[in-house]
Amino acid sequence: MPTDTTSPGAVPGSRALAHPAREEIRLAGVLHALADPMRLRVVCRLAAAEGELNCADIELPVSKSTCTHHFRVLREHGVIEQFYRGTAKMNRLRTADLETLFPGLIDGVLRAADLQACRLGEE
Amino acid sequence: MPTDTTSPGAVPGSRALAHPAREEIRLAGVLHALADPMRLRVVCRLAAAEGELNCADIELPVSKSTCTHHFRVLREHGVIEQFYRGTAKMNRLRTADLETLFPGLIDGVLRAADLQACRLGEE
DNA sequence: GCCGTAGTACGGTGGTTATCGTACGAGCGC
DNA sequence: GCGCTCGTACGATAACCACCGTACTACGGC
Repeated sequence: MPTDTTSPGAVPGSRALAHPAREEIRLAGVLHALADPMRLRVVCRLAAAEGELNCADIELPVSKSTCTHHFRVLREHGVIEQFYRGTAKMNRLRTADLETLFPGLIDGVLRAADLQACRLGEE
Repeated sequence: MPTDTTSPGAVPGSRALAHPAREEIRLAGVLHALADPMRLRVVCRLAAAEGELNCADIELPVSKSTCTHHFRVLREHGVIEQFYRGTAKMNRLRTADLETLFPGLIDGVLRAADLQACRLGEE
C-alpha cells in the first residue's frame, strides 16, 4: 500500500523513498507526527523556508541518527516529502496534500506554535 | 504548579481533580492528547454536544479502566475539564482556554476529523 | 582510486503508553 | 443499611518511542 514516487527534483538514479499516498494519510498520524517538540520545530522551519531544505540545514539538538528518525516519522505520516539530491536529502512540506485533506489544519498548528513561542520568551 | 479548581457546576464536597492552568498548557501536549483515535472521538463528541457530557455517554470500544485513562490524558493536557456530579463525572471541552492560546486550532482539528470521517465511509 | 561529507541501518536502553482484569470507593435510591 | 451504578486504583503486559553510538553506504570532488 505505500506508494513511492521518485519525486520531481530528485536526481534520477537516486534511491527512492516510500511515501504514503494522499488518501492514506490519517489525521491521528499527522497529529502524532506533530506532537513532538523536535518535529514541530522541523515543520516550522520548513514552513518558514517555503521550499525544500536540506536535512542538515535544520539543526536539532540531537544526534544524527535521532534526526534521521524524526524525519522518517514525518515522512511516513505524510507530513513531509523527501528525496535525495546528490548526497543531500531534501525535505519539503506536503502542503498541497495536507491542505486538501485537512484545510487550515497546518496553518492553525503553525500559528499556534508561533504564538506559543512568543509567549514563552521565544525559542 | 498544577492548579486545581473545584469547577463551577461541581457539587460541593466532591473530590477535586487537578487541571493544568491555562498558561501551563503546551501545544505539543495538546497535539499528543489529540493524536489518538479514541481521544479524538471523545473530543468530537464533546464538541458536537456543545456542553458537558457524562463519561458513560461517550461509548468507546475499550474497557472502563482504559476509558478512565484516556479521559485523564485529555484532562492533564488541558483539553478537557472534568468534575464530579453525584456518581457521574462530567466532561467539557476547555474551549475558551484553547481558543485563547491557540486560536482556530481546535476548530481546524474538528473540521479535519469530520472531513476524514466522511471520506472513510463515515465511522 | 581515495577521501570527505551526508545520511542510513542496526542494536540497545530506558521511559512511556494502551490495554486489560480485578478489587475498591462514592453517591443515589429503596 | 443494601445494592446498584459509575468510576478509580493498582498491577501486569506488550508495544512503542526517543535517544544514543557505531559501523556502514552513496555521492561528489580531487
